Amino acid sequence: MSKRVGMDQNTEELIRQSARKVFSEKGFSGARMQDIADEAKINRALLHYYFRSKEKLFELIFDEAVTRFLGAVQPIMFARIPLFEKIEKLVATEIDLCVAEPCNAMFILHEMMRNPAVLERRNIRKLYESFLGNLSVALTEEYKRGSIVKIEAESLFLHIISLVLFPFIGKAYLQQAFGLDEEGYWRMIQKRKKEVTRFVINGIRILEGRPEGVSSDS
Amino acid sequence: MSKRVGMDQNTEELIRQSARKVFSEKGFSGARMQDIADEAKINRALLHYYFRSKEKLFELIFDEAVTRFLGAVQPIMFARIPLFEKIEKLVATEIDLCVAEPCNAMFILHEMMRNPAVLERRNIRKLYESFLGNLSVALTEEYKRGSIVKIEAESLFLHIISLVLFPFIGKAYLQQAFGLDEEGYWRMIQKRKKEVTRFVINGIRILEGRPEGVSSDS
DNA sequence: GTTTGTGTTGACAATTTAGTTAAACATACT
DNA sequence: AGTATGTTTAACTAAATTGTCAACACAAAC
Repeated sequence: MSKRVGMDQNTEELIRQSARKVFSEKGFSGARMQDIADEAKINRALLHYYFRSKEKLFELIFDEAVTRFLGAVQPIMFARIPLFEKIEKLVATEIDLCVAEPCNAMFILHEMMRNPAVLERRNIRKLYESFLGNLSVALTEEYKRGSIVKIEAESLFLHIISLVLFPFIGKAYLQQAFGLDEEGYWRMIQKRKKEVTRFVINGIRILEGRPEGVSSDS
Repeated sequence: MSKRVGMDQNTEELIRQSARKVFSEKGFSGARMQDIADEAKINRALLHYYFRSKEKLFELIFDEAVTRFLGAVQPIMFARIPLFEKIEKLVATEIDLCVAEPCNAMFILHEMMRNPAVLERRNIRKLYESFLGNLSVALTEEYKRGSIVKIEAESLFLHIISLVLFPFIGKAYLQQAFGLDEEGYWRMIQKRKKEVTRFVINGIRILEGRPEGVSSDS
């Protein structure tokens, strides 16, 4: 029929992978079509044969990146499991995701800063409304049981993704500031799975029958 | 003598400001010399008259950005004040800094990811050694008094800058995910000064005479 | 008033880059 | 063998972008 013609396996996927690497490392403006072609070890003309233009290819890669990110988070945010377990899973899963593709977080956020409209067609808002509504229910539940302080779902979620994503976004900076080589950096990241989980839970939990730790008026 | 010749006031500073804005918003690759010239309402040739090339101008702006950032943090990290007060001041100061120049954090980190060598000549490592050594002393002190859990200076510092900087780096994403307009976003940021401070302190503090909240083996 | 030095400008050159096209070749399927 | 699709090579266009240069403007010095 149509597919399965070229000599080796799927070229389209090969290009996708190369584009993913180059775009996420250099950003849209910094990436050259030639870089992507080199990475895939093909020529530039073939890029345009498969994906009409740089913009089209970029949008595809960007969309994929967002999808993979949300796809990993979604099942956890919707799972009906205890709050602390949910936090732990969220932290571990997001860290694993970033370990697999270290530049993805920076890529998504930098491109969104460049042009916020790049994500507008996806109604991410609706999705996050579910995420946060869901989380909010769990939080009020735990609050009423007296096991955690009063905290908004938005705040907690933002705390978590800040703690998880920032070390990847600031990788180069942290390596120099903390004097870490590649191995030391990745060891720190792995350590952070437990560390962040503990830190977050400690930050919101109330120990047995005690009123919340710090005065909580705003 | 040499200065004070042109009709209106200092052009060099005007260019600096324009370059700062354009570079920090679009990054090195995304910024065009024409954009900077437009922003300053001058001719492109004049840019090259004052600053030889795009690279030279960029390095200057980048260095300025890092300097301003570290310059604000330094006095707090070296101040001999109680730990919790230091944390509060650090959070508030960094947030104020980011409010004044919202794209700076993203700018610095993105450019460092693009080319880590951009910061190598500055020995930022030495500075952070002082920062962290200093903080470490304060932490062991408080730990021995039984008021906080055992935590490494690197971990705490990373927690704090993650919580503070990420919301600025992820501004565009957060606005869409949380459904915030400009005003709502900035209100959230202001709220975070107290919120992050409380969250961090809560995350490391031990309430009167109690063993640490969560099992702390790694 | 002329000269001089610096700030400023417009036009120009050189390079880079995205994207196109045409021709040739390769390989799988019929 | 013949056809359709994938792939390479090469040249090319058009636009964008950095950097340079000679001329101009104008205030201060002579």
